[in-house]
Amino acid sequence: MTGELPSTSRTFHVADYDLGSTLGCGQAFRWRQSGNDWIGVVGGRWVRLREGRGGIRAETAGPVDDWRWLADYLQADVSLDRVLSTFPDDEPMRVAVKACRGLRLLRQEPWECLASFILSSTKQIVQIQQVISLLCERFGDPVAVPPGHPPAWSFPGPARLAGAREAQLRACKMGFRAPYLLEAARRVQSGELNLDGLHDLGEAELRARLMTLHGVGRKIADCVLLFAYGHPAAFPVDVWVLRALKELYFAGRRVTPATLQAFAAGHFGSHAGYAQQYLFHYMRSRDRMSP
DNA sequence: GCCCAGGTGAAGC
DNA sequence: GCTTCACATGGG
Repeated sequence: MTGELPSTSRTFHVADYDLGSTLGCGQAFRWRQSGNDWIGVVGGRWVRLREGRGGIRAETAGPVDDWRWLADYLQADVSLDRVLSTFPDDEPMRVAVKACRGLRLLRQEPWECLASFILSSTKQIVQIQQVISLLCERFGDPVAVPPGHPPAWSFPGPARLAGAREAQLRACKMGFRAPYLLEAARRVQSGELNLDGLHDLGEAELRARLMTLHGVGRKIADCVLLFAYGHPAAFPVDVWVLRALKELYFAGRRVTPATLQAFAAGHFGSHAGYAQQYLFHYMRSRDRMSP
């Protein structure tokens, strides 16, 4: 890897990688589509992605000599076939996989992921995107963009947000979530909750640590476990997944959240989180197609 | 106007 | 224990 010439573009040779469903499925909130391109900010860098023959072509605004940060974010080394082979062999999963084959899970930076999902509760994905866009514009740092492109900002770190006033955060239209985000930023900034030091914790212990934050319950914690820390069995249950499980596996019966979590833990295998994301995306896309 | 959105915490039985 | 409700804000 060392010794390569710095470049502003790189192709990641991946198969079965659908950028649209991966970047638009509601696991990350900072990507916007422009024709065949997807433009976002990863690790403080402006990035443009496009599907091409042989893989995904990435461009940055300035030269890069080590692309591991982006390969890691995209999880370019993951074999989708291997993941899909762990799914249960049942009709709902076959249908869900068929609906969005090529959907991948990203590996996001923990603070951005945690903060984003604190802002996600009872909001639609488009609104979460709007709030986060405002937050970055007002509190993030400008990042370099290629000539002629609209400005872009980094995701504000905990130190920056810890110094904000609650009213300034509310002005980003996050409503009652503002004090939750502020408290999280302060506890991370103070070192009381060191997000970088949690990678070695087991699933249950990490979940418990995250849930000590106000505004972070089981669902949001599971999103962070899955999307930032790479715990493959974390299984976030939101309204869509609740609907999916009830309809597809419980014949519409009433079930408690605990029952669903227990079922999910036993039924969906070692990559239950991946299965969850396929169910989530399938339910949402199906809903959009039929009025 | 009404209901819902990648929920959570607190109050009420 | 479990059920109900408030919480901001915007879209359908």
